[in-house]
Parts: sequence; C-alpha cells; structure tokens
Amino acid sequence: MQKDTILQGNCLEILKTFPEQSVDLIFADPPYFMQTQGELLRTNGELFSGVSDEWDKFESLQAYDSFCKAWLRECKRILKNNGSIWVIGSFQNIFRLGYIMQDLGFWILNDIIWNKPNPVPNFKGTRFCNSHETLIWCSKNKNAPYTFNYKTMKFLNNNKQEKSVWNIGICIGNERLKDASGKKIHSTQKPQSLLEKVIMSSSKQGDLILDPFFGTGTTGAAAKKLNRHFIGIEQNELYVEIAYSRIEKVKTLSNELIQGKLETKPPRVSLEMLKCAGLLSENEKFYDKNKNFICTLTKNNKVKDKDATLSIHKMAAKYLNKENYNGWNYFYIFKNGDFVSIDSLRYGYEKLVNLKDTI
Amino acid sequence: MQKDTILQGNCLEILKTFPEQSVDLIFADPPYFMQTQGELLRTNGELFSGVSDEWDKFESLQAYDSFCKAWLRECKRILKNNGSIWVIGSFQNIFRLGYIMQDLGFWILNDIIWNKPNPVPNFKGTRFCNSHETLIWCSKNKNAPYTFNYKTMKFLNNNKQEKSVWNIGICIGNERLKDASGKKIHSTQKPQSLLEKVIMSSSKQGDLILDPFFGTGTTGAAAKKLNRHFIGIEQNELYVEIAYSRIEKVKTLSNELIQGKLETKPPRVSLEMLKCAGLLSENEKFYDKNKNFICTLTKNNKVKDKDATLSIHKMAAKYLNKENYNGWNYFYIFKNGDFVSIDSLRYGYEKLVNLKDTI
DNA sequence: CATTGATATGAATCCTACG
DNA sequence: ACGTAGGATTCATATCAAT
Repeated sequence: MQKDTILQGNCLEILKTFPEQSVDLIFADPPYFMQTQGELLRTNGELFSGVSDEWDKFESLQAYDSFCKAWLRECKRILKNNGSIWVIGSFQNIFRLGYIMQDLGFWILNDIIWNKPNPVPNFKGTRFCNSHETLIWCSKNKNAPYTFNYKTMKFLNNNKQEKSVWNIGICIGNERLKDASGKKIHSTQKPQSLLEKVIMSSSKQGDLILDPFFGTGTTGAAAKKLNRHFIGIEQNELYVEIAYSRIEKVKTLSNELIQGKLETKPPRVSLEMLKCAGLLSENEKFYDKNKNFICTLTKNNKVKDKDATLSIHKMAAKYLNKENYNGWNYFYIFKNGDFVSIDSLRYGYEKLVNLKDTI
Repeated sequence: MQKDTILQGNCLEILKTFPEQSVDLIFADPPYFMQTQGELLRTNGELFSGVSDEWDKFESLQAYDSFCKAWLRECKRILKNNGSIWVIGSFQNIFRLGYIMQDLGFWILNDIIWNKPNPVPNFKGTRFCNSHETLIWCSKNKNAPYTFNYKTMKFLNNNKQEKSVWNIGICIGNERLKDASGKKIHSTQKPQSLLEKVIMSSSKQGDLILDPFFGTGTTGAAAKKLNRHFIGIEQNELYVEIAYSRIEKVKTLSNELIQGKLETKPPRVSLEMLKCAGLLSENEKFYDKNKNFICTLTKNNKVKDKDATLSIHKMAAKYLNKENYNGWNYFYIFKNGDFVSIDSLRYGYEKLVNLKDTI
C-alpha cells in the first residue's frame, strides 16, 4: 500500500479498498452534525461564522448513525489486531460514536477531554460555554493488545502520570491555514499539538496511521514530524492540495523520545536461566535489603524458608505482609563480598548473551 | 406528593407511581457497569476497593441498555415540560446514556466534565489516568424552555461566563461517609459541591428535585442547603437510614443569590409608557452618543430619519451597519440642557411608579 | 523598540414573552 | 402552535495601529 499519500474521493468507498489489518492507528475527525439553526449574531451585532458546510448536513440522527456505523465498521476491518483507534466529537455526536463503537466490539481504553482555554463564548448566555471536545480511544477488541507509550507520556508531563483531561488551545494565529484573503480554509482545523499527543502516546516510530477525514492534513503533518507514516482520505480537492503543500514543509524529528527508547522493557530472564548461566548457584541464599537471611533457592526455582516453599513474589509479599510483590526487587544474594540485587543479575545475563553473539 | 423524603425500594417500580410532569429537576447517578476484571491491586500490593457492588452488575451491555431505557423513559414522563435532567457517568456507560437520551427525545444542552484534580491513579500504567467523569444536561424536548441561572453562575465564577469543564475534588476526608470501622459506606459518593453547582445552575428556589439513585443522599443534602425540595429513591435500607440522618444535620441557607435575585430582569418600560409618563414628548428628537441628530419619534413609537421609519433597534443597527442592535443603548435625547440616554429614562419611570405606590 | 488600545475571530445544537 | 416585537448578550488571543 502506498504510504504518505492522500486518497481523494468518497471516504467509505476508499475505505472498502483497504486490505484487512493493514493500519496501526486510526484517527477520525468526522462531521459533527451540529444541527445549528438560523444565524447566530455576536453581541456586537455581527454575524458569527461557524460551521455551515455542506459536509456537516445530514437528514436525521438516524442517517448520521448509519453513516458512522458504515465507516467505523470498515475501520475495524482495516485496523491491525494490535492497533487502536481515536475518534473526536462534541456533545452533538460523541454519544452516537461511542455507542456505535461499543456495539461494533471496539474496547474503550479512555475518553480524553480536550479542554480549550480559549473557546468561543456562549454569546447569548443560554447555557454553559462549551469549552471542550471529547476523544474516544479504543483497542480493536476487549482483550486485544495495543501500544501505549506510558513512560514517554509521563516524561512529557513533568514526570507525572498523564491524565484524561488535556489543556490545549484551539487552532488560531499562524498555525491556522488561511487563503489569500485571510479567510480560514477549513472551518474546523484541529491544533497540531493535539494530534501529536495522540500519535506520540499510541503509536510506534514507523507505524502507519490512517485518517479517513483528512481535511487539511493535520494528522499527516504530525505523523511526518514524529517519524510515522500516514494515509489520508479526503473528498475536497482543495483540502487535498493544501494538505500536500503543508506536509511538504514539515521536518521529521528524530530523537530517543520519538524512537520510543523510554518504552524499552527490562530484560525478562528467569531464575532457571540465571542458574544455567552460572549467575545463581543451586541452594543460593536470598537476603532482604537489610542483609537479613530470608530463604533458599530450590531445584524447581521456588524459594524455601522455615515454614513454606513459595515463588519469589509470594515469599516477598509474605515478608512485607502484602497481597503481592515483585520478588525481583526484594531479594539480594551475597557475591564476591557484596550484596547484589537478583534483578541486577538479569542485566548481567543480557551482557553474557550479547557477548556470545559476537563470537 | 410528599416532599423531602426518601422512597425505599425498586427504582423503576417507584418511578412508575409518580404522576406526569411532577418534578422540576432530575439528577441521576446510575450504576456504571464498570466490568472490572477480577481484583485490582495497588502497586504496593494492597487490594484496591473500587466498585464491585452487586448493584453494579449487569448481564451484558444490552441488559444495561434496557435498564437505562426503562428508567430514563419514566424520568421523561415525570419531568415537567420546563424541567431539565442531569445524568452522570464515566466512559463505561456515558455513551449508552447519552445515546438513549437522544433517542428518547431529550435535548442535550451541555455535556459537563467533572475534572478531578485528585483522581485515583492508573496503578498499572496501562492507559491515561481516568481523571474525569461526564455529566449530560438535557431539556425535555428540542424547543422546551428550561431554567438556567446564567448570571448567578457567572457571579460565582469571578464574573466570567461559566464553562463546561468543572474542577472539583473527589469526595474525601470529613465529607466522605464512613462506618464505625472507618470503611467508606458508599463506593461512589459524589462531592456535595458538584451537586450544589448542578442545583444552583438549573433550578429555582422551592423547586422539587428527584434523584432516582439517591445513595447516601448527597442530592438531598445539597437541595436542602440551597432551599430546594427533594425526593430520593434508594433500594439499600442502610443508605436510606444514613441519608436521613445526614440531611437532618444540613442547614438551609437563604440569601439573595440562592433566592435567584441576580436573575431578575431589568425594568421593561416601553416607549409608549415613557410618553404617557411625560418623560418623552411626541416628535422627540433622538441623537447618538456623539450628539449627532439621527431621527424623530413617531406616533406609533417607531423612529423616522430622512429615508425610513423603523423600530429603535433596527434604526440603531442601520447606523452601526450591523444586523441588529439594542436601540435603548444607542439613542439619547436632549433634556434640560443635557444629553440623556433613553434607557436611563426607564429607570426614572420606575421611580415615578414607586412614588405613586407610596401615596 | 516597547507599550497600549482597538479590532477580529474561533466545531454554536445560542431569546422569549406575548398575542 | 406559531409569528413577531422587544431587547439581552462575550472570552481569550492574535494582529495591527497608534503612541
């Protein structure tokens, strides 16, 4: 499949041409079906120009549901089994989207609130100012695996776990694409930082990202910047043209964060492997961090104290009076005159293996 | 109907006993259908006691839908035509609720995000920390009137229009109801300030508020404090007992804010009334704020310039080159050697009337 | 150049009482 | 129910002109 390209034409028909399980991530920003009525005047009497595009008009809520069911069903077919999908909407449509996605078997991982510090006010004072939009993030099925770059997101959030409410300004100023007369080209252009957060959190370097409602290409720009591939689908020829020239100018970053280095897992080496490599002896004595002797390693890789034979995890939990605990982080052995964490032995094993590979 | 009471028993059956159009406001905090998988452990190995109550168990998503359709349909029947309804939920159930409410003909006014500064973290680092819940606020039908205390909410928000994302801490500390052993009594007790904001914004003093999932009575406590009436429905006898004793202790406030004084409209005095009171003469000359003569008052309370005869609003808009404008804030007359806003004359009229009343 | 003030504008289900 | 007259209502930010 051709990557980093925009397919111009009808969204649903183009989606049907994709092979099964062919994309890693989907971001969809469909029409919201706003159902606005008449004109809205600003408080100074001027006309407010919101969304009055033809593409946002539907016959009824039922017609909107059918449309969404169709493209979401295709998205499910196209998505890889370990991929995930994001959709964005507002109160007018997000409950339709979420309901349909659950019915199709998508499994909701989070609903994310895009909180806008600078929303359009409610000019007439008739309701609360609508200052947010909602994104729904789903894996393909209930127990399907998915990519979540937890440590990267934590690092980017002052080393605090990232939450489900994101404060991001709306797309204005230089970022907003305008025509020669200064008029906005797309009525609902999303801020690129929103897309970057989506892509950064839930895809890997080199992944293929599909945006079935590409518009002026914010998803493509963010994907290129973060060293991912994209495919866009967009009906409007002008949008396609603008998106291409916009993405052309984007430079791809490459650093350890974007490469996902923070997400590399510690080595998973078993007690058995450590014994085979000679890093643990049979009947090795295990101590706690205060150098108290706790238990002895057995032949079948359990540990034994005076009362019981347990896994290293259950044994650690027993001494901490907890339900569960990671024994790798609890036990030490005495080696060459020093106490050494059993977890650190696993890094030693990794080194030995790498050494072998070089012979 | 008995007010300020809790009906103990099956929610749906009790709802069916209510007469049509009998309550002003509904707040519903239904079971969430969390579908948690087995036990959830904190990182230190302790068991996390989230929501695993019997009342949160449903056979399937379809069973949950049917249940919600049934109680929401009754709520629609019971709600007054100028009433409104709030429901609260999280990503597990809010899309079911919103979809069903739209299908039942409720008209969404806002979706409100309860953003928690102190959420339960995601212990396993598998997703974004779910740090919010969503409330949906609906009027009974598309064009139905509803109460929204806009100015009160603005006043309470540093005189800025209130938005759709509310930052409110979760219910902890002294506010959280606990049993003798210090264990929380209800697993999902809501913070009272959340309920106060709901009630303050969308009901009037003396209104009747229904909570079909009353729990330990947060809605009742907030209603009593803000001088509203409540009816609660709750199956669990222990919750009912605790709610009664809790609400007993609440003191009712009464000040101008709670009485809704900020929502009273300014005097509506017509041009005709001002003429009758002698505050405007026939053929009065109208000027703009820069003392330029614009137009003349006519017998039928329009104004006439050299080209046309229009309402004061249309005339003001014409000179400002706007679609619309409030003429009361645009025109001045020359009186006793000074230029006076025609709007200020209306306050003068009010004084005259009050003077008469004292004779 | 720095500061101040006026103006423009952004996914909007945006009035209501009365006849 | 529906049309119409009367009249109530805005926040944050970017840009640009003026000082």
